[in-house]
Amino acid sequence: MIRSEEGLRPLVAKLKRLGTVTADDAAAIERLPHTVKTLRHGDFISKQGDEPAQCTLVLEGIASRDRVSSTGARQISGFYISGDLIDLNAVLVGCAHDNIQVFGSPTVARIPADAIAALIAERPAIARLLWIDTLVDASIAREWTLNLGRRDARMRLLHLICELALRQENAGLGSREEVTLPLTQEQVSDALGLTSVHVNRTIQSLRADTSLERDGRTIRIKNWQQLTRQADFDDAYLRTRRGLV
Amino acid sequence: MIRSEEGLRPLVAKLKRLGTVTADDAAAIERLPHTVKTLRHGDFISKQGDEPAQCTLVLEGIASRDRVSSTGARQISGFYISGDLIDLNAVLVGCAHDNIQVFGSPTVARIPADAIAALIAERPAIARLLWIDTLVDASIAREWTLNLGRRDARMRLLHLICELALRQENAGLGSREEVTLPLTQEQVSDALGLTSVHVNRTIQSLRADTSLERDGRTIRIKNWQQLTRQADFDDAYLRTRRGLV
DNA sequence: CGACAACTTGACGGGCGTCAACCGGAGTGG
DNA sequence: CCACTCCGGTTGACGCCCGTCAAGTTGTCG
Repeated sequence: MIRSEEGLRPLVAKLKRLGTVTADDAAAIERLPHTVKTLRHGDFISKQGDEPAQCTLVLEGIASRDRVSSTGARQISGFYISGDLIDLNAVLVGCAHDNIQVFGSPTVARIPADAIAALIAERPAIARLLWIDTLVDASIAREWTLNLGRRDARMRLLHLICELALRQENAGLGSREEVTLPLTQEQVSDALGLTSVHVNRTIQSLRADTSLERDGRTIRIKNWQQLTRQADFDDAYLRTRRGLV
Repeated sequence: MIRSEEGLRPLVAKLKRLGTVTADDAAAIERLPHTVKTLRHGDFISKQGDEPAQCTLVLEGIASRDRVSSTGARQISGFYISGDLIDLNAVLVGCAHDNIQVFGSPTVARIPADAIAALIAERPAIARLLWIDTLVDASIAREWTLNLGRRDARMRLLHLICELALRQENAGLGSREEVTLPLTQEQVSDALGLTSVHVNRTIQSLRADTSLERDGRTIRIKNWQQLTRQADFDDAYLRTRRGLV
């Protein structure tokens, strides 16, 4: 599943899922200056308050976005996988409000912010698709709000599994039937607004569940329909119908 | 505080807070076709699954964005006040994933989506500022995940008060020292991921609080510094430094 | 084989939910 | 001018989900 030789193609693939990308625009994206890098578990891509001069595109593996409360509790507010472009804030706002941390040993591409700024300025069609991408990202954050505010531990966990399974499939990383998450239970708990102790107990309670199987850190989903029903998962917030243009 | 004669000026004012708006661009915005309307408490601007043909700009009053879980529990994921443009999704994605409901009797302007699409296509500077606005909106949603996931009822409530007080002040609706919310305790509870019973008790526990006073639905903030400390409120997620251009 | 991180388990407590009753003010209609 | 209604706020009793604390256990990597 190593695909670092693909350059920035995962970004093109993602934008194609959001709308039409001309061959010319695709070439312009792939031509962006960038450096490919393999990070180590726990590395930070950027930290709250940074003013990063570059954006980061996840090529393989997983990254998370989090904030920390005054009491020191961490809340993860989203995960990023292959094709996801992080820190567009760097281009438009110039300041990061979250920590971006990676898990496992992902490979990423770093792209100078001004190169992206130039791309946006010259190619409105790409700008539009990147904008749509940020809208989807916001939609995910709102779904997490619902997850944290109104669902119990079991549903939160199942919902997260559904989201990541489907996003991985959409990103061309295999089928939704099998997900492997390089996340510790503590990181899962930070995403779900729970403690790691309670996540552990919730995971164990899923043994009796007939819609999925767990084998270490890979989850085999045996009954997608049943799982989404249990998780109150409706994929509408992830997909987007094609725009008007 | 009635200002419906101002047309779309609140939107111009907001974009000016995010960056530079030329007089020409400002005029183009104010020239957008629109109809001003006063809504009634509880009206829906749009509902989940709609494909609205127009965007809505809040001129005065307040609107909320929510989703509903399979168990029927509502979670509000954000509030919108004067100057906030809702349903940009209609322009870019074509589909709403949330309900937008109003409280009190706000006045809004409805703008045809294709007029906004044309504006975006012709005026990249405005597009850029609207894009930044959606990034701030996303940042707020992420702050809410931290609020729901990692703060207790008291802090959640104080944090919401801080956010709305500051946003009202930023929007030119008076000082942060005094906020009037046309929200019932049930609506507050839907925003905080709590029950209205518990919100009621939490509000009462604030009587002993020295940093604010309550008089019906208006809150007088006597000590902003102290309040923000108690609420773990850092306004960075609301403001944005000017972009690079 | 020692060190360290992640996972597991148990006991206990508290914050918040649930259920249910009651209060109080604003509107409405006779 | 007074009943009636209704919505929102208030209060109490009770219980559960989940947090906290603390002690293992497992696994992995040197």
